[in-house]
Amino acid sequence: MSRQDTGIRRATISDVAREAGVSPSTASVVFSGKTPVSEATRRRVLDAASALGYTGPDPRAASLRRGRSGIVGVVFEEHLGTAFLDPVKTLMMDGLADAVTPLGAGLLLLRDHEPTGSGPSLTTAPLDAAVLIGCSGLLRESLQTVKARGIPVVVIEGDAGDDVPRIGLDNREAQRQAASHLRALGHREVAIVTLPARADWQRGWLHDDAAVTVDVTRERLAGALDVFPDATAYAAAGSFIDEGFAAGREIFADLERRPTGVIAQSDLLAAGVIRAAEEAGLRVPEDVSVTGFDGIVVDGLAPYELTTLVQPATDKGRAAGAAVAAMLEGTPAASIRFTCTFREGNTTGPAPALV
Amino acid sequence: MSRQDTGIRRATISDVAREAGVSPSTASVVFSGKTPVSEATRRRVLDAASALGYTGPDPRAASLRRGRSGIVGVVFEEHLGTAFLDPVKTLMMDGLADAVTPLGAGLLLLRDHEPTGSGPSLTTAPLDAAVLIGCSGLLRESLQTVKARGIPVVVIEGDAGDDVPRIGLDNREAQRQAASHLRALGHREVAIVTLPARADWQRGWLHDDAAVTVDVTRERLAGALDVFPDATAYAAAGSFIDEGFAAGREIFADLERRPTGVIAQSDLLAAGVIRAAEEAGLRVPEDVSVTGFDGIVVDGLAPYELTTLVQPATDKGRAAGAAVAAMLEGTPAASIRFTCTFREGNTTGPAPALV
DNA sequence: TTGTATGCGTTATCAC
DNA sequence: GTGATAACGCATACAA
Repeated sequence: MSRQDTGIRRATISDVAREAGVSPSTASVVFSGKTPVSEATRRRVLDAASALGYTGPDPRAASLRRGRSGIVGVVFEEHLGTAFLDPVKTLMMDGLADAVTPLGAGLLLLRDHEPTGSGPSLTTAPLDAAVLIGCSGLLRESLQTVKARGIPVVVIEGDAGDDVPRIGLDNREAQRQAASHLRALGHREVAIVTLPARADWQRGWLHDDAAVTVDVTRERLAGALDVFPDATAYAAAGSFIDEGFAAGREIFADLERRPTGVIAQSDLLAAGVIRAAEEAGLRVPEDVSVTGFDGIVVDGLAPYELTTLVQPATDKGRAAGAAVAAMLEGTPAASIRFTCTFREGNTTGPAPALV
Repeated sequence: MSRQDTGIRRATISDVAREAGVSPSTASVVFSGKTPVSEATRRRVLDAASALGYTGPDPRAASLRRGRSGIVGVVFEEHLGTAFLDPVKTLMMDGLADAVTPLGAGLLLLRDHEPTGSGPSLTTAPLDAAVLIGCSGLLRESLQTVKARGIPVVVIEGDAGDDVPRIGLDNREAQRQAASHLRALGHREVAIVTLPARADWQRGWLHDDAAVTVDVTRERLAGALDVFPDATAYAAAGSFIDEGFAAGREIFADLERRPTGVIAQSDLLAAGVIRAAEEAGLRVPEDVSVTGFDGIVVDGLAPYELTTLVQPATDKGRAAGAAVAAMLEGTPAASIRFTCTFREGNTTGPAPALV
């Protein structure tokens, strides 16, 4: 006996059909609308359904039969709360939600590295497709899992290699623009504040470029170094104002040897750097210029308007959704590389005379 | 023929069993671990599986059989991106994720008011339970849907009536504390900046208290009015710094008749009000005192530390998760009402002498 | 337009 | 410790 041991079994579509005096398939069709049904039977079925308290096909059974669950997994490499602290990720989620909703799909939040084995995770969740966000080495593993299951997968901001559609940004070129902007303004001594360099999220001076395993970080770093090969780089432990602040403090610790320009790899970091500059008694942009990356609205930063690179975050999410949609249709989805737009604000200016 | 018309069918557990020379049930048990299996057969099955590229039971079939999908729906009443802009919701999600993970469940993001009719949402998603967040009238509808489906449901910060467990806050009492604090400091002229008053998110002066349909807003408003019955109230269109700023501008528009204290219903709103005060040339707290609500960390607000009511946001999420867990076990879950803690910062001070 | 038959891939139950 | 059996609830191909 697998039927609910206590109480009444929930009505099934067969019950409804019997009650309505039609066959199960007819009743099914009434709910799915896949085939025309005479208005009369339609009514009978619907009435029977409400009489029995039947609220529609059981999604579990339907998805088994259809081979689709209507669920797209979104895999993060961090704690969910942390992920949503990032405005860019939030916007992407928005775009992604927009794009998968028409498919009749919802987003299932997943972490790649489930703590206890008990989690649902990639292996056990009924996914139609998966979107991997970020790209530290950890995701490789998730990627394997998903591919093994034969589930369509799209990667945002990360290199999944070869056969996996990828939604990315022209990080290097974009960052180079910001750097060139500084150089054109006469800056020669520049410091870089990077996003986390490695999966272990450590904060500190970056002495060895090879130590950078996170794709985005590496690409943007390369862009900055293209213009300022000798720039020093400090890796933050996350994209937060506070992290930028901490980095800024280090950078401005020795006022005698401070840089005249700071290239931050995110707007939040830039905001923190600006606050650190203020704390150190430096004016922005008179004494020090700061550039960001992302083009988000940083609350509480007024009257500053960051010189930054605006990335189409929402569009990235949408594109990922579109790619998922395509793959679900059987069409192979292409990788997309979005372009950032340079936007000059009031946080950069001519390099000050020699310090 | 329902089998994939083109290409090879994915291996099923029966295939694996056959290949391993055991019965399907035995193979199943190897994967579920529900029953002891001899090491020998275990190996055989696992080997057969990897030989066939079988990566584990199909979650769809498993969930049909088990009657559980391992998915908890989280229903928001707004755009996802908007929801996650709210630090409190983010923290709740964190707590919720924590609490459902041990259950082996994941969180499915859902919006109650799907734009196009095509959405999947509550009606078609394979949910084991649902958590409704927020509380405008819109959620009523979602609630009906879920209840009709017989799915356990928990509501956070909203009155679902009678039989639905509710995770809430002592909003009124808490807000009263902040108001009393202001009163004790000698304030008499006080303005209130509320969260959205109604589902339509309109901004503006609140002339009719009855117009407030959002539970949280109403409760906090009541708490403030308990102490300052004549206070004027301005409804923001969302919990953002910018909204608080806009409200603050209105409130401080006429400096002659400005209040000496402002009770904001969220920390972000309070932060905005403070900035508006600064813009108006008012010092906080010397000229005007401001209180917030939530107890979150507001980036960029330093050196201010809000006088506010600290709510246990993460715990709320956890409690919701626990309630879900209980209901899934068959145990009826009780409603919980958390208590806020008053925290005095440096944004409130004695009322200034008569203006 | 409606009905019939079949299987989607698992797993709970029980007997061995 | 292992195997046979029977659902789980539905949607589709096809015949009527």
